[in-house]
Amino acid sequence: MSILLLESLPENLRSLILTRDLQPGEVLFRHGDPVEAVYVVQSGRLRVVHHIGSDHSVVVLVARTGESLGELALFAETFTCEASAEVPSRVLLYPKHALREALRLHPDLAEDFMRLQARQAMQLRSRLALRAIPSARERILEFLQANLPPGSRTVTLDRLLKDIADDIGLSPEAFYRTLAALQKQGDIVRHGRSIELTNRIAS
Amino acid sequence: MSILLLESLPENLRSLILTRDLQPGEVLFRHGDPVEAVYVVQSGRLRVVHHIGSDHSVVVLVARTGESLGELALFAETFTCEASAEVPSRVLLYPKHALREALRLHPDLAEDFMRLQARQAMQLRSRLALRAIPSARERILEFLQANLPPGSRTVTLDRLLKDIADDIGLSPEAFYRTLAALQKQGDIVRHGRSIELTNRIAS
DNA sequence: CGCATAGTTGACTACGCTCAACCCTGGTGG
DNA sequence: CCACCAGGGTTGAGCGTAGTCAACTATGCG
Repeated sequence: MSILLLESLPENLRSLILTRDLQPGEVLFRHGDPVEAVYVVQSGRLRVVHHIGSDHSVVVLVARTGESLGELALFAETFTCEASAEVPSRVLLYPKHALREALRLHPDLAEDFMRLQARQAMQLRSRLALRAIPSARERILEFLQANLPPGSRTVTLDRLLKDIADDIGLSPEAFYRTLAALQKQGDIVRHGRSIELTNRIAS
Repeated sequence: MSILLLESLPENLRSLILTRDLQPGEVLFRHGDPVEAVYVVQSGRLRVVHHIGSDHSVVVLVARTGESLGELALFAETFTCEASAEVPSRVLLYPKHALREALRLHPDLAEDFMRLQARQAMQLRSRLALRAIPSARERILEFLQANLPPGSRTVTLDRLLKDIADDIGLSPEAFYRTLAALQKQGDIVRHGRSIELTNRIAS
């Protein structure tokens, strides 16, 4: 989550960290690539997708500034998913072997890492749970509520609507349509890229 | 995954491990319960479900003999999901604080635990990916292939069909129907509780 | 100014869900 | 030993809704 990992890092590891810049759409790693590093987003936004069958895929994670990706592959040989930039981005590279060594030597670091893994897994669960909601209407409301800043009733969408649609497993059309319907029914109010949930929807 | 955790355990922790027996349907922990332990299935089978909204839920994990559950909550205060037995089961209880202490002291143990977490996360991803397949037919085929023992073309279903349907996110009826259709089309052959994939479906 | 891509809306279709009836099995009790 | 019952499994009919295809508008960028 936080860039904590970096700050609490032993000196010798910190010096091994490289960076890489990516253009929108550029791929950081793809399925089958050998795992050489774990990544932290320094700026921008990456998405990790998992492919299945031959023509289906799911968004497994969206990593924003300060968040990490690829840690799941730390103990694997190759990646099983694909990561690409949604916007111009810069990532930090934590070399796999050095990181593993550091995890053995520094219990605090290891504990942070385990926390990180747990958080990631919880996010996966939330994603999975969201998909369990069949109705587009309910799923969108649940998504909006989940993304509400604490104490606020307004969520700001900083991504393309079609990317969000993809993210929550709806076709873009269904997403647009249902947003429009929610607006018309007075459940939400849209001003530009921010959406306000009316009190009728209070969780 | 494996009971590895137990065997490689320091003596003082091993002596703290209790067991608990559960009847089918009996709940091991539910949403909101304080986390006191992490569990390993010694015999039987448990399911972990995550609730969302007020009337939807997903199966997040099915833990069989030797597999663990609840590790994700090791660094949390309360459980965010619910675990119950599908069949008569016995679980081992690893006390939370003792386990965390042990993880700090034994790098090998910590590494095993991180591997375990990674494996769990990958399973979650696979679940998520499965849900991304909209067609019942394809989803079932994918599920069957994923559960094929290596080198074999036959998968044996040791659970109730309706539980499996629930697991993969289909209504029982849709599941039965589609199995029947696959049978009729010659894509699978059923003898009792085992299903053979015909060569036509070779991945 | 023009092109590419996002966003929006309409019409139609397909497929999974729901409800309902029914069979079949195993277990229990009289 | 049979009657009954409960729950899983199976099939049918009909409906609702999300996906698809398509047309069109809006927006940003060269």
